[in-house]
Amino acid sequence: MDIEKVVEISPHSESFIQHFGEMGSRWGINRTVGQICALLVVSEQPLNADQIGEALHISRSNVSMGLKELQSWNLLRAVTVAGDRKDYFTTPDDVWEMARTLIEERRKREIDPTLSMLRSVLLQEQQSGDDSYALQKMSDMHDLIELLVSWLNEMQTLKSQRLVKLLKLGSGVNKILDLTDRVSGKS
Amino acid sequence: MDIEKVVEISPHSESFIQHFGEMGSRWGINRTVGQICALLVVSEQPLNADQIGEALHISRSNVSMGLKELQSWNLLRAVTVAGDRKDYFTTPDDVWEMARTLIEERRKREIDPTLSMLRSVLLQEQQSGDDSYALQKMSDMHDLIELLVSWLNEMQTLKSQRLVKLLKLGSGVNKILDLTDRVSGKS
DNA sequence: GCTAAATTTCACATATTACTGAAAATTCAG
DNA sequence: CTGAATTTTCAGTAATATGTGAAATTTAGC
Repeated sequence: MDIEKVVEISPHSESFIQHFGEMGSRWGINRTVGQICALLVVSEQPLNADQIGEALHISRSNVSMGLKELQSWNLLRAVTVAGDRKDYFTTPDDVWEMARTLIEERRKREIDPTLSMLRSVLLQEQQSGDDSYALQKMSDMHDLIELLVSWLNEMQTLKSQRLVKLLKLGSGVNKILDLTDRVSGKS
Repeated sequence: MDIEKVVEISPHSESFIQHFGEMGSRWGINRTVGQICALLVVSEQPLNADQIGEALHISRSNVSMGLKELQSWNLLRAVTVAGDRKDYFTTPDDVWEMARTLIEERRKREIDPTLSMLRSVLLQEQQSGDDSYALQKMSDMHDLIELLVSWLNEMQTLKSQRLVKLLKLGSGVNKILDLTDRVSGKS
């Protein structure tokens, strides 16, 4: 299989890929990684590294590094094609699965370390009472983050369909909360 | 008032500030901005720009730019001190208020632009049917993001206490969902 | 209005991050 | 095994982002 199939990108897909590149920095990934990811999302067929590089006009080595990065985000599926030694890649079909993975990975990178730091600071005996204000703030923040994280984890266990239903309910849940309040006699 | 009160930073606060600096890049802000924010959070008294610069060993101009950036995140409260022309700054007392603001601002910067892009791409007449796969993916993604955003917005309207209660309920909400399913006769 | 304190701006310097090509390492059919 | 195809690594370079001091601008008491 010497002749490489050239990847065609429609104008719509082009906008999509371009946008992911530009947003990359805001999302904590770089332009190239964002573009590779976007390309794989909108490509029906899995692509090999050469095709990706050609489509995005980036070097082969850059593709390699980008794929490695995406792999670390658990966003890649590798596919082997019969009679071809090259590796082919794609992203999960289900956008909800991707969103789930993305949220989990961002939690690991952006929230968990802070939670650890707060735990370790708060765990130390606070012999000096002179920074009690600061410690109180850290304690508040710790509780907030812990609550958010445990909630996120619980949501992660739900099936996509379930999650969608819950999200669609939105603040409708609030009414149910009203109900439980009234039953249990709280404010 | 010529004599500036030197800002004392406890070892605990030091760790906290340092951590926010290091995490800054992952959070889409830079080191300095992260440190300034952390410093203001753990400082009981509002601080002026000179005090901030001295405490963090950064130049006065860098403080100015950092404060401007924090302002754009709606995370600053300016305080005027009687008999002092300098501006004093602090962050909101309530960590929940800060979290709310942070989530809203990140949504504006990281999600809204993508939603707009997807809308505009999907809105264009799709004369060529050859990229129907890509368009379907973009449509899926659009619906997902729209659902997430509208849910986030609804959550933003809840009072902190309410929100905490809901988060604590966690997947307990799921049971309520079960109930509504059974009543309406769905799966 | 004038002036001195305070703040902001900005051109330049520094530091960090991203990209490339060449070389090394790995993989696999025969 | 061998060696060609494929992938990865990495040192050097290019591009971006961050930080600084000096100058310009704004502010507020007089």
